[in-house]
Amino acid sequence: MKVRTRFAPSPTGYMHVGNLRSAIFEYLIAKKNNGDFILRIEDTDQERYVEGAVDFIYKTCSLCGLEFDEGPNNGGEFGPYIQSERLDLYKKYAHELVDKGHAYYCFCDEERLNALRKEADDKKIPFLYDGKCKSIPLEEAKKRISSEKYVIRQKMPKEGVSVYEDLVYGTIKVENSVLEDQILLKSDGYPTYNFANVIDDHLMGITHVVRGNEYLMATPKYNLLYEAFGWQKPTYIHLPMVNGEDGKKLSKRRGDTSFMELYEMGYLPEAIVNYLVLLGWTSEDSREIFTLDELIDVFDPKRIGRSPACYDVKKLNWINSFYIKKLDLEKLLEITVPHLEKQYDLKDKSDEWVRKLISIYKDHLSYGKQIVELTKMFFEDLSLDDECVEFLKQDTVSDTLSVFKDEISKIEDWNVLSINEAINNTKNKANVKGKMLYMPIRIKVSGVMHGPELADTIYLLGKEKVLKRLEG
RNA sequence: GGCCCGUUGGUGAAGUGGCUGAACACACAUGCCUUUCACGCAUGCAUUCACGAGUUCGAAUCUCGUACGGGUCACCA
Repeated sequence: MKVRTRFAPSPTGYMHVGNLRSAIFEYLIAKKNNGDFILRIEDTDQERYVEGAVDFIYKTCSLCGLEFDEGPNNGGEFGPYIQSERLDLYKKYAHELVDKGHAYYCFCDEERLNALRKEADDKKIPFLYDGKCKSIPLEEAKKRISSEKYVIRQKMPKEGVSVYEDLVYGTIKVENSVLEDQILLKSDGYPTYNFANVIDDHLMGITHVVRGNEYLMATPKYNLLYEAFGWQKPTYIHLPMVNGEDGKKLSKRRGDTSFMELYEMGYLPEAIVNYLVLLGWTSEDSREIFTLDELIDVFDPKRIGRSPACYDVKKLNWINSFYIKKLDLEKLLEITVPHLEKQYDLKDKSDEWVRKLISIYKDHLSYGKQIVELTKMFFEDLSLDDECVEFLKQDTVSDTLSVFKDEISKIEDWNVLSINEAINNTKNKANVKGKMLYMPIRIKVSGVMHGPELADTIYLLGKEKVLKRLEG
């Protein structure tokens, strides 16, 4: 049987890195087996729909190299791929389940449900629907549905234990008594997620269901549905949760977790994908840098871990800087220059100057937007931190600086070579070398203790600015 | 509260009974290189795997209990 996986987001107009991570795993499992990767839009909650969200999802996945074989924008024989366009299907299957005796019509209103909930709350026991409507004779219920509001609920076994195998978590057992007669079809005619999911996964031929482990406990309910219909159950692959650095679940409220936001900050999609796949998965030889194609080759879902993964910006930065170092200059310009232009006035700078600036920072960048902070010495006045101030208090500093200022002012042909010569002359005349030679100049001229090659920095600052700073 | 899952260094993690005197990576420290810092290279960094008991010739790995963390219990997905 051909392996088929699906990415099934709700169209909220936002792509969380956690969602993206699931999509990557789903994509890899499909492609590893020469299978299909499908996009299905889960918009059964009408309130959450955001205009343009589908295109946004396509765009994000496409940037990351995740191409869908089927989906709302590229068709396929199992469509439609948007749940709100499949409503009749869910209705049909829900009623079929009632006729088969695995579900029933329920007429309980919110008021009664709330009272029940409150009662359970007071007794400090978990709330479960009491199954009142289960006892209504089918004949009677069928008459009532034409005039009354109703939902369809799944009939759960009250005894015994449900057991299933998860590819990463192993054998999972859940007592049937905790399973609620969950709603399959809402009173507005829409299916619940739990129901639509099973119907679609089956109808679309999904063989591997990949999702977060928050569904670990709900899975027996899905299996019961598959059994009720007599359908073959899929392979389940539950992914460990992704926590933030504080150990709490990654939430949408944190700005740093949206893919687009990272992308706009100058993180490279390849690097983001590479980083995300490491969240909960490791390769056999502990290699960490992979292209998507390489991942397809080495990925093994059995190596997905069970303990929660931790979203670590430092590691992301490291991986991203690794990819940046391999970038050609044109690409690098693309992810840095727009940020520079937004922040600083580049009108009097030549293209050549900008290109040189970016290239000397290539090995120092974690992400594109960081260029703004790293290069602020070229555009703004300096402000020295305590460490710099302390350093400049040392004996030889003022002498070194005045000699260097002299040497700089003598330069007629302003280039890196002549600047290096000036530095060298300063070494001899002021009789200082190494750190005591370079550091005072670097601090005075650039305001920081770490940076790219000093002569390059000075060259780009320009003679005038350098002299002015040496004076102050 | 019931149920489910997890707990390895500063951080991310490998590891499912002996080849682990616990990999690898990030971070950090030191050294080399470069007439500085950085980059790069090299070296160092967990008497020990949440805690307690048990099984075993042998346990981070299996069992039980405790603690802590997270998840889940909707006409949300």
